[in-house]
Amino acid sequence: MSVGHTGVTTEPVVSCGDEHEDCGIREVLDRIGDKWSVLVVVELAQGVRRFRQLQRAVPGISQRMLTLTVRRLERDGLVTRTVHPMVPPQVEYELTAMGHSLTYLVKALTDWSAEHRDAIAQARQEWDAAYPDSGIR
Amino acid sequence: MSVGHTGVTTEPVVSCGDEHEDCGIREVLDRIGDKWSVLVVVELAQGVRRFRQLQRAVPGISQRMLTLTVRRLERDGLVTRTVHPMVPPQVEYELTAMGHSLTYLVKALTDWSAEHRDAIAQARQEWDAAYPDSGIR
DNA sequence: CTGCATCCTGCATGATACTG
DNA sequence: CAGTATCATGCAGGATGCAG
Repeated sequence: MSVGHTGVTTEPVVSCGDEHEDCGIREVLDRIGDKWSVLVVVELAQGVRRFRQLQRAVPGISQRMLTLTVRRLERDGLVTRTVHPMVPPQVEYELTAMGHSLTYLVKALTDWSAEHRDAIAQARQEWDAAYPDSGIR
Repeated sequence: MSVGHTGVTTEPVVSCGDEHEDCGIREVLDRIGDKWSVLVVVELAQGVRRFRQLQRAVPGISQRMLTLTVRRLERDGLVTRTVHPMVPPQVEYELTAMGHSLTYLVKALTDWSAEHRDAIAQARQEWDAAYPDSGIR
């Protein structure tokens, strides 16, 4: 598509070297990189959960954010939402097969975290000691 | 707390079952969950990079955000920053051992992404078709 | 109980200009 | 080239009230 002639003709060859610019990392990160999705998935990994159960299980999440989070997960095919027509209403959320596969990724995350948490904490302490007023956090 | 008598007395047994409320997932996510860190790490996985190199390799990132990102990575002990006193200035960034270990996690991310990207896209299409005006995105 | 609508705020990010 | 400083802003997320 008419790359031009400014010398910017060289392809970036960016990223992990197997795909386009960002591999598709952004896709996953935009999924699970938000504040609550992973925590909800983790809870659902235990089994079927109702709305209130989820909210209680994920301390700090607001009704609004829980609704948004499960809706997005549902939209992405990671979670199913089952409405039982009764009063009071009962809605159950459950991981799909794809949702379950995500839990393995989450496992990798927690493993890495557990493994390096101390080292990171120490690195930070040292950095903060070296540059007390850096403004970085 | 007075759980009541509605049958919801079962303990949540929250999370991944090995730690407190959020396992520590938040820690990693707060690291790599931001918009640029992972992309920078991916690029640095290729080898030593200078500031401008990084900026060119990560299309769309601003000078400001690149600075912030590498500073944070440095603070966390994931990246080293080496200043070569010369003119024009030359600063090199390189992954630490811990930084390299992160790339394996990133690999898991990209793998999962590649594997489920299509399914997610399809699920979304179907969902959007079913609920055109949901407002969810 | 489940969920949507509304309002409000802070923070992450972006744009731009300036410095060594 | 490699930053720092400043200002602007969009959107994620929190709080609250109402509805089925």
